[in-house]
Amino acid sequence: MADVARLAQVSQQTVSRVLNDYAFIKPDTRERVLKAIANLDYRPNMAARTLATSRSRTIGVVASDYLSFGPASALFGVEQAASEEGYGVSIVSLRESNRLTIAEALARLVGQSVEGIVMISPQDVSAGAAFLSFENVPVVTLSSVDTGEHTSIMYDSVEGSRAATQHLIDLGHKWIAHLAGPAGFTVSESRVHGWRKALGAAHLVAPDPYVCDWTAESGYVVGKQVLSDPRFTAAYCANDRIAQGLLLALYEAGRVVPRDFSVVGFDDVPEAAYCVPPLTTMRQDFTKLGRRCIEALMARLNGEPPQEADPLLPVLIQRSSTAPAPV
Amino acid sequence: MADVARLAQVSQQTVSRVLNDYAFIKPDTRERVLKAIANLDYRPNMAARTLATSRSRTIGVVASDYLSFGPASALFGVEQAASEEGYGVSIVSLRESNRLTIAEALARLVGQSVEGIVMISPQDVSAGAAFLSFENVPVVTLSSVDTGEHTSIMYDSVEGSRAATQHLIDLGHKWIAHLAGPAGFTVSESRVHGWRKALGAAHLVAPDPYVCDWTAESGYVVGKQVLSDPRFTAAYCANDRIAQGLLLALYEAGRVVPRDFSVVGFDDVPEAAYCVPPLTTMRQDFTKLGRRCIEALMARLNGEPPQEADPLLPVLIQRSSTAPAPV
DNA sequence: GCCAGAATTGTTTGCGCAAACAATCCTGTT
DNA sequence: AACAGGATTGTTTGCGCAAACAATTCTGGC
Repeated sequence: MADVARLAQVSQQTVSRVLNDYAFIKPDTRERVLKAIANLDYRPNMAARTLATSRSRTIGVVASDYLSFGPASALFGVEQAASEEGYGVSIVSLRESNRLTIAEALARLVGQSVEGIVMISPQDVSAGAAFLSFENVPVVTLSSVDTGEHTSIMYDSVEGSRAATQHLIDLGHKWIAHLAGPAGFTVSESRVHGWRKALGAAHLVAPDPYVCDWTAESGYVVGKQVLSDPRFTAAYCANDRIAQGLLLALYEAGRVVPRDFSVVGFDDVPEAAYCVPPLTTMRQDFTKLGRRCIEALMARLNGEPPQEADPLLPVLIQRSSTAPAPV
Repeated sequence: MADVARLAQVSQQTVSRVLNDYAFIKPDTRERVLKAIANLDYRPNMAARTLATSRSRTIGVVASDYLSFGPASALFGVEQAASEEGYGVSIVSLRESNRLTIAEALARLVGQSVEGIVMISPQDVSAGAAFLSFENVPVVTLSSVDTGEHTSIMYDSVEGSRAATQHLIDLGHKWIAHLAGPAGFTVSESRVHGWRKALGAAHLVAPDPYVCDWTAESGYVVGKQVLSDPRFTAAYCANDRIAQGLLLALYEAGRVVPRDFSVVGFDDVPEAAYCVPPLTTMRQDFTKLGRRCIEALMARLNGEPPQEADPLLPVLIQRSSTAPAPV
């Protein structure tokens, strides 16, 4: 920077001002400085800037152990939005999620003096650990747990779930199984809740949900149990991967979808449209979700208090895995 | 840090030494310092450390526009390995990949004074742009382009592709289509090459490959064209998502897999095992790939010259989408 | 032509840390 | 008992930048 100043025949501080878009610089001077910068291929040193301003212009992301489509897309959205705001993104991933690992991850990010943190780790424990929220670093989570301590960005799982189930009810299904997400995720509970809500409103019986773990494998294994109960003519799955596993179980059992059995998923991952048969599902835009996280974080960085964002609504995408109930 | 020093009754430099595991510290002193650190909940300021040492202990990652399973897993592996080496990870994503956006992304990372860069963007143009390799920051790429300027980590696509095709040949298939990846990816070419190689060795005709774009959609659309040629009894797809699209096209055409038609994919994404029917494919471990990137980067940071790593070999995973050719 | 106030540039200082050098304190040895 | 050489700690300095304050130059209005 000193070299640039010398070449442009100004003080080092003026160079700094040009770099920071200070308003009162003579156009002539600015140009000289810019030319000098270009000539010397000068690049400002972020570390020094951070040290001097105590603003790192970096936000941290905690990613869960498995970067599936949703989290990965959210990460993408976070990075895009952050970079538009002039922020860099530092990422820490979790092998497993418990209070200790999460606290450690947060500590590492705070150690890098990030200005804010986004947790793309949907486990409840993440939201809990976010309480640890160090040193006034605001935390935004994708989890649906509302603690008041940090902002939470999410889709409305209860309503999405209700709508998915209602779609099956509208098709005349009376016995609708739910292949649920695992314990430890509020979103699992929300989806169970929405399913029960729709069933209750239609005066249908809500059997015990079948608990899966978000994977296609669990959807397949648990799906076989579901199919052993002949009363079910439809199932609503907590995500598309579970649904895909169920589709395979149905195929192997010789049950034709949607003639004999209807399936609804959740998320609308890119593969959903190319399942056999293409999957009816509730679409969520994870990239937008990631962007919202940054919006919320920016608001917090501007001193606004944590506030509830209106949840987004998943959209029903009808494909050919659902049809009227067999008579 | 000064506060810690005062509380522990030592100089600030001694605190610094404790923090940096300097060898000659009296155990007693070290303990006093550590206690003071704990009491004050002191956290070192990375920016200051970076400024003083001109080592950021950060590596940068350039991620391509779509974080599908492979890149996401690789990112995960990179982060894990980097954190084990005591490095943080900064990420920049690309909306689209061309020389300009890539140069920009690299510049942003260099601006954050990362010590090394991993490009998880498989386009050829990435490898090309890596030439821009600023200021002695070593670059490692996942692309298979070998430039000598930077290290490239990859699976052996040619051999994997050959093995996949050979599997179909062994099953007695004579007309084997290839649903290829798009132009601009060396890996696309490698897979075409391996497919041709196997076909040539078996004295079979290699028709023109059908070009897709890695998506299930393209596999579906292009798949219909493939199926319009009745000679084909099998297809080798450049990735699992293309294969999944093809499976849907086969289903809709009433062709039963694997009785009428065999399909092989590439990657072994988690969904592959739960396609209808489960997909035979070539498994790659992307997480390991990511780890290798960091290994290579660490070697470079230790002053070793860029060197060719021996490529990893994808493993054939046989499932039920392949069977002997119909007679 | 003179002045208030704005525009423009310069000077000094400190952010938090580790490198370089210096000083002191040990230990076993002769 | 005096000393070499290692062990242990302290002091000074600068990394590259922006904040705070100071100085100078310009502008329009009278």
